Amino acid sequence: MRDYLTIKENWQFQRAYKRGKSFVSPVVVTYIVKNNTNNLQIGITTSKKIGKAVQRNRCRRIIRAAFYELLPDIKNGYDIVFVARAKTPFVKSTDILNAIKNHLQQANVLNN
RNA sequence: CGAGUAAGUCAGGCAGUUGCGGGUAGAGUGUGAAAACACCUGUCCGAGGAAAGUCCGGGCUCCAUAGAGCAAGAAUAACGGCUAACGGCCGCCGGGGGCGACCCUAGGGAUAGUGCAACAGAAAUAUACCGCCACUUAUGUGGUAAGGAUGGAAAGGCGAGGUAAGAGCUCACCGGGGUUGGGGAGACCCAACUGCCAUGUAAACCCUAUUCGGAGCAACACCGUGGUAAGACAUCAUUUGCCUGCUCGGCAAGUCUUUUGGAGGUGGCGCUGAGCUGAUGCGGUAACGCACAGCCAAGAUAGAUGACUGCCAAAUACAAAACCCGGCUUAUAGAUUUAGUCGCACC
RNA sequence: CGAGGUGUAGCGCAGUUUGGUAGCGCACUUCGUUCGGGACGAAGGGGCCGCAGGUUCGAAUCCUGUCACCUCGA
Repeated sequence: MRDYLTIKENWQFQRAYKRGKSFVSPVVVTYIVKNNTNNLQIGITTSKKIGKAVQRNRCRRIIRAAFYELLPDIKNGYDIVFVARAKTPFVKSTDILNAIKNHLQQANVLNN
């Protein structure tokens, strides 16, 4: 497993929302921004609109599971923020995987 | 067979691939003076009956307090028990509902005082509108609560006697208060006597009895960067940082101790604890208690259980620990166990 | 973890303290006015007072529980 960092501070999320490129699908929204370091930083957002704790935890897990599939191919030097939507807790991780893969290919952050 | 009542149990399982958090072992690898940290390999464990809402009660920690009491405020309210404690639980009494199994019940005090009772009604705690009776007669005076009418409520209810007409005025039954006796641990129940002192509301103020010091793990304890203040030593050199990846060179910065301060981190934190399990034994109607046997079983810090495949008829409910316990309340697909009740049919 | 507030007509709000009639503005319907519309005038409809129990003769109001939303503090 490759190393990556998690985004914890609010200003990092705000920078991704304001300056990053956004890619939208019915199950997930992706924001990508360069961070001027050699690290890969990941953040997952699940708001109260999604549901209660069980639904929010499930969103985080299936987004993380889909992200682990793509982790070896992602270039360094980016902040990536995934935002769950209302339909996210009811779909499978393979749907998330297809959506995220499509987003990252559009942003040109995959190696191949 | 149908309907209904009460008390419980489970909360998908198995197999495979891959992945996450923690403990532990290693003679393994790397960094390091060491302690230790990271990785790797093996092995063990890894969300709930409500973890939820945060409505009560405690443990624990700090603050206050010699010890205790008063006032204020809040909570509770038949009686007996259980419990560390409780506003919880069990039993039981009274009241209410159901044909029944059974269910519901904030259930102290209205002769301590104050307040309120719209509309209707003659009159609402007080009364004579109609009516009835007596006396007197344009008329009025007195007696009367049986009847009419209003209302949630009109000076116990109903029947008989009695009376001028009436009235617990008298009597039987029912209801209530008081006294005496009996039963019960008690709430209370039963019987006899006594002739009725008088609406409701205290989830209105209030009175009585009992209980409560305050705050909360972001508590609290420890380590501690930069900065601040004081003292000692030094003003060369060394060291550190920058230009600059290296050497030369240049530039900049004093160091240590104590105090204050509190970015961040560690503990608190899962550890033997009001612990968990028991088709075990004893006591108790029960809640529960005692004994015995076995077990140690999540502990994260943006927050760990996911993904994919196959089989089981179906996998589809509500919902995720965050210092820890005991309750309460609310949400909940489906499956299943036990014990009563009523109705119909048959023997 | 702690503290507080709000749910009333399609929308925005009174009324709750001190229990008996549910009201105001905009919007809606009809009529009048105008050549027509707007404005104006007149009349009218629309409410289980968030939900469920209880106290009371009687509850939007009092009490208990519960649901949803909002705000604040550490």
